[in-house]
Parts: sequence; structure tokens; C-alpha cells
Amino acid sequence: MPRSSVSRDYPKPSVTVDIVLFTFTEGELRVLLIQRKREPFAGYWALPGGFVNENEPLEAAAARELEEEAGVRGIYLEQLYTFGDPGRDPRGWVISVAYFGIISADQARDVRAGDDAGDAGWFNVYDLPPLAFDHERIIRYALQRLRYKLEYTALGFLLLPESFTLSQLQTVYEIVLREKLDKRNFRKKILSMNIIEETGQMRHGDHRPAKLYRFTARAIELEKARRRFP
Amino acid sequence: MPRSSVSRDYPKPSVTVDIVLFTFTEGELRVLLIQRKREPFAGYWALPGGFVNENEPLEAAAARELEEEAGVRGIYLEQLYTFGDPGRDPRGWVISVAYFGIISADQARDVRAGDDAGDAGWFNVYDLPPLAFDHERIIRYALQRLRYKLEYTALGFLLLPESFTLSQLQTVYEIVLREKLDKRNFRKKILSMNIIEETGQMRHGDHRPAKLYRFTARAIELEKARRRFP
DNA sequence: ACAAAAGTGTTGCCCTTACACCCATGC
DNA sequence: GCATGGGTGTAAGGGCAACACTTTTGT
Repeated sequence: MPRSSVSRDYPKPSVTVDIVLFTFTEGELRVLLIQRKREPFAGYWALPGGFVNENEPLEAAAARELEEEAGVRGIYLEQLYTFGDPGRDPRGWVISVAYFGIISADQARDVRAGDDAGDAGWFNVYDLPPLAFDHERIIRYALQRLRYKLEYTALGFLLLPESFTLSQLQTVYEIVLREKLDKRNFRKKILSMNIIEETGQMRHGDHRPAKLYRFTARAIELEKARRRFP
Repeated sequence: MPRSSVSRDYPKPSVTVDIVLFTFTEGELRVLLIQRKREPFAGYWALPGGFVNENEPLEAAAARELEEEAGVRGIYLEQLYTFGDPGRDPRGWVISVAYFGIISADQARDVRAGDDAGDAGWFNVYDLPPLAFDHERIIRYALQRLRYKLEYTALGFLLLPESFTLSQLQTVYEIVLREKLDKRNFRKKILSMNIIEETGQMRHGDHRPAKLYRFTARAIELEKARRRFP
């Protein structure tokens, strides 16, 4: 058998990107889904995504699809996994590079269905509608990654609005990790990381007002440093 | 712009797999490289790998390429990252799904150059020859992953022969992590994990004989459990 | 005044780290 | 007998988990 060469005329796969975009609103961890207009899986909900253009970096393709289908830009994205199992797309040989993204509750409000996509909507990740392709599996994997990142990076803040209370932050952790946390220990841990600071403002609700915090520039630098690779 | 569809005649990329296969022999952490016979980069060393066949699972493609180019089977493999930057292959649009693998010193001895590839050789990962494509970057990333796995999984054993001394194991850790470790603390830590057991044999060398250990079935189960996803 | 969430410290335990000497063998 | 790597224990410090009450506000 001759050594493979790019110039041969062997079949090539279609390559897509799919994005699992998380946010946290109304006390729920939610994923962005787009309702499919066309077969296969017309009417089903699916992850935003689409075909990669020639000579387009993969992450750029993910960012472009998010902008086209949901009208959002400047999102935190990282590569999740590449799915290439035969049969994952009934149309033929399609390899999908899945991305994982986080968007703040503030930004999530700007999401609108794009021109060339169906309706866009945010769904509770623990209560999803039937999904197209292998997208449920992709979301499960992304959720695992999100948990893991929350456990030992400072990434939780990307899910929240710019200023937030410690109780809100704790709720995010509890819902993502699906476990109850001790209030005092949680506060100690987060404060000792030096990644948040008081804004000086208070949030007034039904009861005792709560201090508002924001993430420090340092937290953002830390996360960038962690991403120096690849 | 119409929504993308598989049936359209847009260009498709070639998709390859590249495998970063590590082993540990003669006191060095080594990577398997194949010398290229053809342009581009003829004469350069490169990662084993090649084109994915139609409807072939990606990991199966990686395993097949390792067998074709190096004659080894049954290797531990996991997906590393997908590289798709424009210009990474001078022949055109090529997306590569990189895999990360570990092979024991025992198995590494069976490696031979495959029929359709150039010479195969093991290279010290800290002293690599000039590499084709972006393969140096891929190896750097794989090395980061290897370190990270060693720090909190029991995967180091895959690099060693079936039975080994604690000093050998410590050397592996020291060379992979590039840091000197305390002998007593290292032993305490490894033994407390319950992942190795004495074989009852001793290794006789120049000096005081050393107990030989093997990894327990439990260690292997632990690692499988960790891989339940995706 | 009361309901509800905000906020606050201490203790015990475990795990990690630092550290130095004797042992068994080959030559 | 000596050179060489093999093998062993302990103490101090830091980080993590468990745990309950007071404060502040809105109604």
C-alpha cells in the first residue's frame, strides 16, 4: 500500500465545529441550543455549530458560528474533544471538533437567533430536550470538563454577571458540582484565592443586603497563564 | 448565506492522526519518531501518523497507523488535541487529531520500521532533532499532558517494564517532571496509593539488591474508571 | 416582631514536607 | 573494607472539613 499523500483522491470527511456554551441564569446552569430547520433531525434541538471553512483556524470557526447563529462575540472558548465515530451523522462522514465555552449572564441576554439558524434558546443542562446527533454525549462531556475546571481554576466567574454576591457564587458552584457546600469554608477558600474583591456596592433584596464582589484582573491573568498551551 | 449542508460541494480538509508515543528506556523519556521519505520535509523526523480512512473511528486510525508504521499493537492511547491551523501543512488544508500514547520499555523493544514508512527511532524528548510540520509543538503539548497525568493518576507504570524497583519508578517521575523528589516521601506516597505490590523477586545489580514491584490490577481498573468519558 | 438570608472563627485531622542514617551487596 | 545504591521514621506546618450563632434588612 502506497504511503498516504494529500494529493491522492481518497474521500475526505466534512469537518464541523460544535459549541457547548454554558451560562448561569435564574438559578440554573444552562446550555445554548438551536432548533434545527432541516433534515436530518429537523425540529430537534442541537448545539450551535457548522462547517469549518477552508484554511480557517478551528477556534475561529467556533467563534464565527456562535456569532452567526447566536449573535454573540468575544466568548471564552476552549477545545473540548473531537468526535469522529462512524454513524454519528446520518448524512455521511462528518468529524466534529467540539468546543466548550462560557458566557456571563449579562452577555447571555444578548443572544438572539441568527439569520441562518432556527430559534436559539437556553436550556437547563439537567433537563434537556431530545437532541440531534450525538450532542447529548458532547454536552455530558462538556459538563464534566466544566466541573473539573471549577474545582481547581477560577473560571466560575465567567458564568456570572460582572458583580455578584458570595451567595450567588456559591450557588453556581453547588449547582454545577451538584453538591452542597459549607458557607464558611466556601467563603474562606474563595477569598484566600485573591481572585475577587469587593466592589463597595451592596445588593438589596428581600432581606439583609449582601456585599457585591467582582473578579480581579489577577484572576483573569491567572486563567490566561493556564492557557499558554498549546 | 444558505445554511451549510453536507451535500454541498465545499472543499473538505484532509484529516490525519498523529501519535505522540512515549516510553522510558536507558534512563531517558523518549518519543517515537519516523523519518520521512517524501516531500514535504523529506529526511526530517516526524510523528507516526497518517490519513484517517472513511468511517474509521479516530482512535482506531491512530492504533492502525502505529501498527503499520511501527509494528506495535494494544497501546494505551488517548486523544490529545486537534490541530487545524492554516499553514501547518504545506500541502494544503490538513487537520490533525493528535493522540497521546504510552508504551512500556518491554513493548518498545518490538518497535520496527513499518513497510510503508521510513526508519523508526526513539528520541530523548529533551533533545529532539528538527521535526516536520508542527510536530514539535504537538510533542510539547503531549509532554505537558504526561506530566499532568503523572501528578495525579497512576499512569507512570505504563512507561516501565512489568516489574521494576521503586528507584526506577522514582527516576521516571523525576525525569518526566524535571524535578528531584525525596526518596522517603516518594515511597510513602506511592505505597499509600495501593497501586503496586511486591513481586517477591529482587533485582540484583552492582550493589544492594532491590525489591521488584508490579502494578496491581486495581491500578489498571482505576485508570479505566477515570476514562469512562467521553 | 419575625422571617430570611448575610456574615463570621475555631478546632481537629490529615496530608505534605523536610530531614539523616544504617543496610546489603559486588568488587 | 569500601563504594554504591537500597531502605527506613518522625516531627512540624498548612490546608481542609466540621460545626452554630449573631446581624441586618424588608415586610
